[in-house]
Amino acid sequence: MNKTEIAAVLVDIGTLLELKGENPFKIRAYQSGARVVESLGEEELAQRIAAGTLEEVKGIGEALAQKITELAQTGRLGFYEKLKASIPAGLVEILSIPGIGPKKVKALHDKLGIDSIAKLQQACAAGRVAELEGFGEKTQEKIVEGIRNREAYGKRHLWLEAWQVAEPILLGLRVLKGVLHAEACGSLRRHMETVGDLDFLVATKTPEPIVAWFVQWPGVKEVTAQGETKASVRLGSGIQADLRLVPPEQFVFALHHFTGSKDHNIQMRHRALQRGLSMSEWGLVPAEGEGTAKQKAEERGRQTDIKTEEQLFAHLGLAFIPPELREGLGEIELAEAKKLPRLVEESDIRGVFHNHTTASDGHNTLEEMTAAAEALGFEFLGIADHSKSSFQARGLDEARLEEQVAAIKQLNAAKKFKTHVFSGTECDILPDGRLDFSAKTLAQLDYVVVSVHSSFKQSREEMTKRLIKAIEHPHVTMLGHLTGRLLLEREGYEVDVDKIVDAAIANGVIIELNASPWRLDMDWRHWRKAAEKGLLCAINPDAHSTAGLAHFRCGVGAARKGWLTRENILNTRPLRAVVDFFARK
DNA sequence: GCCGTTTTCGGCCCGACTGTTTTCAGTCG
Repeated sequence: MNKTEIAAVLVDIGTLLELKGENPFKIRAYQSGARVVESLGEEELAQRIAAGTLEEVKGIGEALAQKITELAQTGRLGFYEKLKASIPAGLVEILSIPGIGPKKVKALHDKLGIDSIAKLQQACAAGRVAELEGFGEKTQEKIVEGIRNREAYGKRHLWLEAWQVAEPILLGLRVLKGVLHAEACGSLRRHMETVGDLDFLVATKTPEPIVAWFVQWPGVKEVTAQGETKASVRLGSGIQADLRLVPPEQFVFALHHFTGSKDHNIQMRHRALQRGLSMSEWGLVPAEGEGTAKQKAEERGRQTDIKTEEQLFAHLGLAFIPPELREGLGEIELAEAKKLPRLVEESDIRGVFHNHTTASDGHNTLEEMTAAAEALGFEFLGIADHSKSSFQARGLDEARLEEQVAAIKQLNAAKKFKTHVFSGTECDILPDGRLDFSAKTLAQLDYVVVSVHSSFKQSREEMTKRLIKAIEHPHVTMLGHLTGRLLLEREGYEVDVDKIVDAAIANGVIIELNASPWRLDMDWRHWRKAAEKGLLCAINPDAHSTAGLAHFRCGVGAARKGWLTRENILNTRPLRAVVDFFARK
């Protein structure tokens, strides 16, 4: 079993233990164990299993080490199978209904014998759920509603789609009377590739009219909670949005708290406790003595000298940690050592490679794309249309490619645009690892992107071999969308990422960070280690229209999440340096 | 189940809101 599969089993065990009413801290241990496994490299995991040093990893003890080893070596786990057999599968599904937690699932099962959504629906219709102790009419209604909307509510959303919904609300909040600060927090601020719900935070002394404005926003379909300091709504697309309101002096603490992630916050609180401080969304206060953190924060709130996140981190002996890095993956240790990288910024990007025109499946012409690139201030633009095997995308054959090379040469010579255009191709990697064009054809181009667009179902071994063969081709500049995934739609094909990264470095080949909001591939979780090993990145919007060029910004977000600096990314180099880089290949 | 300058047991982040209660449990983030 690979690490992703092992992590999934550990998460599943956590859920099943929840349904059993197990100790919540044991449950958390499985959940955090899963995250730890996920954060280890495939190689490191294998080495540690072989050497028996898993227990040295923080968050993995004797029991988890034994279980992870069993899973890795045999692909099975007796403990898990027994646990699974003891709990009806339908209970897990019931748990996904909003407002229903493990305790309620257990009560429904124990008292009414409910072990599926269908049975739950029947029991609600017969009014039997409302009669249960601890339940009532409203709970029953909520369950019926939750079952009806299960699909839309459970869905995550692409980062860009979430941002497009959030931005007008955020701008609306910022101009409201009485709003001193407003920010969108959560996974949106952390730039996760997908977002579950929106978290808005407002600093104000007059919350009531702001809550009233929020619940009446035109996109609101349903108000699910409304109080003095928070409100929750369901928007048209099914996305949930929470608004929290805090007094100005608490804003910075709430901002940090609601930006998360959960793991990051747990580690930060732990660090605060080591220094005799209790940290919460309310403030940073002495941990000892009577009273809650909230009460103590309120007593001292007005005297606090912490006004910004920089000051908050500094108070705990840390350098500022950008939101994208707050995933609990070692950022706190590096912030303490003042060794956090200086992350790449949008303004560092001087151009992009891998874009399409009407020659293949793009919606805009070469000139239109170049004009759009110029408008973005790009020094250069790479055109990489599909090759002939991608006939569904009107891939270019040798003759049409030659025509395009000539057209680009002419466009550059005409000096109509400030942006220099590079001639490239997105050349198909055929199922056996050969390329769709001959070396002679590829030699006339400035650069070559190679990607997989067929035979997705090959085994991990076959696909890895296929990609490495392509990487070893002397004319290849960069590898396109490593796994071919489409977020929330399609899993990527299976590849051994470590081996591909090593092969790319050995052959001086770049791996693309495909910046399309549907792809963000290679995944940010792999970049930190890959870049440390020496891999060079190219951020490519894979634009199929002029508007698509702007998606490079999503790629910058993902690159920042992957700890990448300007030096790790080809797009940040001046035109002359990029020309030289291509010439050396 | 994990962890330890509080160290082998006893903690483990903590508060808001809802719906059910009649003082609080469950859920959520």
